[in-house]
Amino acid sequence: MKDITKKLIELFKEGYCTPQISKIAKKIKQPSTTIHYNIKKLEKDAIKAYKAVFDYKKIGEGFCTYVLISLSPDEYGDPERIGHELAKHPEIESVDIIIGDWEIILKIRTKDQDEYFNFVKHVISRKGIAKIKSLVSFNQLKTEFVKL
Amino acid sequence: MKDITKKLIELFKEGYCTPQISKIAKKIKQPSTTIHYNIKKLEKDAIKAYKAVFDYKKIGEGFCTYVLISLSPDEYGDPERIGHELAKHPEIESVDIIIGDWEIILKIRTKDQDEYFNFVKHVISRKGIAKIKSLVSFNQLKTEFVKL
DNA sequence: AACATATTTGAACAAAATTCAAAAAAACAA
DNA sequence: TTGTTTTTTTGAATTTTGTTCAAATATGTT
Repeated sequence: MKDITKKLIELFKEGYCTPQISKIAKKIKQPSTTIHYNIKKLEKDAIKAYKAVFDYKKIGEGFCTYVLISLSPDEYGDPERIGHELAKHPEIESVDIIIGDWEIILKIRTKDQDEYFNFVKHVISRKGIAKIKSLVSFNQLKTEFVKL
Repeated sequence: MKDITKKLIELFKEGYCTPQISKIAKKIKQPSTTIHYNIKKLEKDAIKAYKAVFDYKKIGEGFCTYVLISLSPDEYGDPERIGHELAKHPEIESVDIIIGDWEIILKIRTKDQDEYFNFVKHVISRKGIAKIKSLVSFNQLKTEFVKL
């Protein structure tokens, strides 16, 4: 066995999908060439990627956590820099810069609590990050606009 | 003009996309029939949908907020019920049940602050929800595993 | 080892996407 | 308004891609 599954999941997480022009054409009762033209226009402008949404429990990423991050005073002025660093990790689904009690909010997916703890130890707990607060998801009802 | 764009965005938010078998086949250097077989297997099991990820500012959903929700004592025992109700709204990207100071965390996308305030007034502020806290995203560096 | 089940693969076929050119519509300017 | 340019729509032809099928290979089970 070649275990293609693992590679597929990796590819589908960020892309390797495409619109179903003919299905859309039937759905909204328009010629497929018209749909094609409009999709290409959208792609130039507003579409970042076509991707799959998973039942994350089934692919070994069932442990989902929101992490609130407070930066240390020396990094406080440039939260984007650390944010972009964090965004590189495949475990991190989203990175947002916020203002208030915390500077960054992350959404993280790992296999389980152990893997999460390990990830926090090695990736989140670093110079520049003063304090974090974890909000563990005990049930994911909707993600990426898709109901689970 | 037919303004097909609006309909396309709606459809792409939850589906109407499909894997690019031949692209994947070339990428991982395997026969397309093998890729096809493995994708179908994954779809039965772990894939919920194929969808587009947008540059949300470009489609009039640039205002992104995380909302922490605290339930009133009479609803405290069944956060899933309210969670599923909330999940129905297209403005809500994700719904998670958490434990601690808050019971539910939402990710919401609206056009601007006014539309967000209106949404909170009409949808979030209802019987069963005791208290909310909004964390407004001032910069979205990554969403749905896709860097922006 | 023998059997059952799951996976890989190529060849033929079916379906879908893309290109192209022309027509229609919309936006713009005088 | 009229004429001009740009954008959008569309059908026909072409190219590319997905799907089906049957056989071969590999894996798992008793």
